Amino acid sequence: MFALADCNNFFASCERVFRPDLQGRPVIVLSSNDGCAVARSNEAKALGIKMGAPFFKIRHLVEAHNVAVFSGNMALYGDMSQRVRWVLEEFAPSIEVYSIDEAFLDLRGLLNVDFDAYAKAISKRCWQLTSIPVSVGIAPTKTLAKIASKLCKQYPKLQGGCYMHRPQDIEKVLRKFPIEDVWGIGRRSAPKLYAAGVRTAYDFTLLTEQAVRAMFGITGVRTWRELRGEPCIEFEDGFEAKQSICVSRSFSQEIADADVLCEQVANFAFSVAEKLRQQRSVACEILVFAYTNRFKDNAPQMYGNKLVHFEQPSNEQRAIVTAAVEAARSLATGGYSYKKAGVVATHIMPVQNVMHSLFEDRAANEKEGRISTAVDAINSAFGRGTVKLAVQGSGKIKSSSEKQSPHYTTLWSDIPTVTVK
DNA sequence: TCTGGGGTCCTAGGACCC
DNA sequence: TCTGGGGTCCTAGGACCC
Repeated sequence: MFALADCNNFFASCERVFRPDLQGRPVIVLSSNDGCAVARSNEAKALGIKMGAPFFKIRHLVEAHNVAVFSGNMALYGDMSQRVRWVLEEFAPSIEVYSIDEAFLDLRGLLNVDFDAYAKAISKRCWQLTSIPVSVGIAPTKTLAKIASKLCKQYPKLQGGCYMHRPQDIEKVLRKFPIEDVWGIGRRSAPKLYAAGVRTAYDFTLLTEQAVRAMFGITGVRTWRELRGEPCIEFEDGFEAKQSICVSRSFSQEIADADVLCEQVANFAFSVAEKLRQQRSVACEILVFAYTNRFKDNAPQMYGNKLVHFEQPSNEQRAIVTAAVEAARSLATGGYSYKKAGVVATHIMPVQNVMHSLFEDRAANEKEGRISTAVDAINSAFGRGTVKLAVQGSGKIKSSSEKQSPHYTTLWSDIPTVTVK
């Protein structure tokens, strides 16, 4: 058996942990620049606020129904996520962290367990220790476990835990489960399925394997098998180094000035380098891109991008930031106003796999490495941005996030200034 | 006025190998 | 006159996830 533990309305629930007065009141959390609603409490969902709805389009609902609105506070959500994971680790020999608010538990090898009670116990324990409501589904495959956890949200009577294993019970659930809500069936596939007369997950299981294969390829077949109770999506525990690392942002105002754009891109590149070092990887290439505002029909549109290949794969901020800034400067020459930009590191490999050049200056590279290590240590102890490169600027252009809650659990990052001599 | 930020996997086609 | 048969690797684009 596999369990899926899914935190309900995660970001909104995190805000409520430290604001118990918000129980029962609609709560939403906004994306960067306070652009869209990316999390909604049940009360907010009931008001008809959709996932991803632009804030300016729902402002009337917010005002009419006294909705509590928060800017995203990723420091808080990341920390709460870790606390939930610590609880989950008590319940299974290994867990797979699937996203910030979801984890699979590998229950294979647990014998003589009442899994229904087990699911409810996991949920209860998470609530006791973190005050985050968690839905736990247990089933023979990961796809079915996802469905079981969704049932918990629909039926409070399940008390946060649902064990689904008998074929007749699974069939009963699948007959009522909309096909577009199945894990792995996306928006693009739903119309094709409707055309084939498939409305529910159960209808889908009745198709032949050949038909599924022809319509959706091997990934579709895997979902089809999983729904029929045959596990075929691997359980992936342990740490996997990312194959690409992207840092990008929309700007609160459009940027036409090359120096300002370069400053922003320098900050993105610095973060990319930090993330590379965290997973002990280097990148052979970075892609720098900048978009104009795609919602402005009357302005010329541009998707500028520049790929930079490194002679020597790197994870050091000076090399990566320098290359990124140079690329950004070339993008800024077209006279466009940019709304969004980013830096993507690709062709990533472990540090120890790097082939060194005969002609490189090893001593200089090692010194650079020591600088990076020291910068990481200082920024980790005193908060992001304590030490940075001059080209990153003083942060005059800020993303707007006026309604952010305090960093309740990671207060070091609220320390205003630290002078390091 | 105002519209998020990350990732993964699969597939088809081309380049290239012997 | 007659021009094989099997591979691998890489890339771009699309679909999916949260």
